[in-house]
Amino acid sequence: MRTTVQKLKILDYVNHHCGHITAADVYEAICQDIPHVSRATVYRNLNNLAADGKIRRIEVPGGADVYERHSPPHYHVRCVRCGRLFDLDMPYFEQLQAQIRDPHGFIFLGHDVIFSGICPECQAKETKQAAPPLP
Amino acid sequence: MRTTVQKLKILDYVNHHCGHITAADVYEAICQDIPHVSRATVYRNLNNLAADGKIRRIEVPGGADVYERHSPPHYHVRCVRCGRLFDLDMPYFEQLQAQIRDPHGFIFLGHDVIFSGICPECQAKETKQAAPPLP
DNA sequence: CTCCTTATTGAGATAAATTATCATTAAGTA
DNA sequence: TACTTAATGATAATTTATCTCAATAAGGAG
Repeated sequence: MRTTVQKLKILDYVNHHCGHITAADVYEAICQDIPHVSRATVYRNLNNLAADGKIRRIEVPGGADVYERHSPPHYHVRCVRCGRLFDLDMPYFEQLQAQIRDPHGFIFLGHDVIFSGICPECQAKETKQAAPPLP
Repeated sequence: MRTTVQKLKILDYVNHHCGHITAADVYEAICQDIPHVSRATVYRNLNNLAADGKIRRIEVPGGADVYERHSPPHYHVRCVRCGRLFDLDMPYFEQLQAQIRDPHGFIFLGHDVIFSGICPECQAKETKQAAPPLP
């Protein structure tokens, strides 16, 4: 595995930005430094970094996958209105896998929990729209 | 909401087929009966039926969303090799939501757990390939 | 330090899944 | 039976991500 500027900048970007980062975010940021980066390079490296465990990849159902810097495993909520993803402060169930009565013979590797809900911002928007118009 | 043949056939197909059904599956099946159905119609109706709670929609990260007939909520495993989804026989944690210490002010609607693993078939394939070649 | 091998990149084509557009069709009601 | 408009069909467009392959450059050998 060779060290390249692209690889370093991509890892650096993810490590120095909080929250959930899409490949598109990384691409735009890297473009500032290296105007002719290829999207393929960004996707490739994000995947490799995630495979190596250097960053975490969260596959978002119905949306672009997001990446975050390496951190203890945790769960997420996704707003069904705006699609954004938020961290949750709740314990990770190491023992959840033990509860499975598996009829298939799978080798289990891990699990993800994604809650769905409505974020405060979208709640506010809807309350505003639902309120009666001024007299 | 009007009743149409397309709508009826789509609901019927999902209700009379076990397991996990993709929009593509439904489209191909409906094409037998109504040769000129539009994919848009299939997607539209699957979404509407799911929104009405008549069928369940499972958004699969990194793959096509699947639908299944209405059934008690349960969790799934996805094979990281072949991408297929399987039902799991394990209790649904109604009380999981109660464990959240939510700093955001979300309204929680539900949750999904997707385990990742390697299905027996793919295990077998890999064992075969990894085995030493015949002498 | 220079050459060589080959991993990695860049540009664009391609794929897959889903949604948007809009003229046309047909459900359900008056 | 006619009318209103929800729903459909055909196709374009969008979004996300991967593939292809010639060109580039990383890192070790000499």
